[in-house]
Amino acid sequence: MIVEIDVEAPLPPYEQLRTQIAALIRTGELKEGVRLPSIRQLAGDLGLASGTVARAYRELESAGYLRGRVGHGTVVRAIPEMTDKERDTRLAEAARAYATAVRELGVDLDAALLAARRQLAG
Amino acid sequence: MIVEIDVEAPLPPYEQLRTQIAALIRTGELKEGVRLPSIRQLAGDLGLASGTVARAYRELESAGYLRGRVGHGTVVRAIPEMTDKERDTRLAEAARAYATAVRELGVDLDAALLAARRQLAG
DNA sequence: CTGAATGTATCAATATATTAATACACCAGG
DNA sequence: CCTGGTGTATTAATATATTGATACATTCAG
Repeated sequence: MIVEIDVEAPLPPYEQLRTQIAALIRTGELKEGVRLPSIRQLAGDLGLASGTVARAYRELESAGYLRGRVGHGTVVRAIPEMTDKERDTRLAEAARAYATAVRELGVDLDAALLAARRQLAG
Repeated sequence: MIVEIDVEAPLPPYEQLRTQIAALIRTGELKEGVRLPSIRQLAGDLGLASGTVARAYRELESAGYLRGRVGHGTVVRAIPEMTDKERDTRLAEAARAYATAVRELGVDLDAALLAARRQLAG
């Protein structure tokens, strides 16, 4: 599994890990049923404490991405379902944050949409 | 001046204050030359400590929105100039953050752009 | 049955962010 | 001159987030 942790980054390691694993599952690079490295294994590889990796796994399990069982290890589940309502809510939140940043920069609508399109495409 | 501080919000008070004042200046509700309430005055009104308001003012001064002088008070400056390069960089950053959130939600391009347009328009 | 490997849970330690308090230096007005 | 109001700077206190360490319970392999 390809994950990179940058301890200098503004995001804490457990959050970087969570995001990256979620992305790997979303994109299909990690398919349902695949077993992830054990907590201690991954912690050792990345130079993190077990608790840090455990936290990332735990949150991913709460979100439905993973399923961990004692003795078995941690396995990828199907990409979690999300109600339309929840997705809309979270999308609106993200869009609102983007809009706030755009306004503070004094960028006009078209430029803002173009920038978003570029990032979404790439 | 109309500002609202919600101590329950995830953003700390000094950041809420900074953002709101910046927005007021951006939108022209606070024009160049207008004198803001004194630090102690505003802190008293909002129920915050002087240091908290001072921090918001200080950061706004660094960004070029305000100009504070001892004895005079704090006054609105012109909307700060920003190089095209810097604006592009920060816009790209914001767009990238939005794109990351969108991908994690599994939303397609058109829906994401529509959501952004809605928030930017409103 | 035994042991090693697994995820889980809990707590202490640390770092960071944020706030609050205090003292300081400066300016305007009377 | 001097008093009250101003922003500035520094420091301590607090809260929060994050990590690290440890003990625990379960599972599988042999």
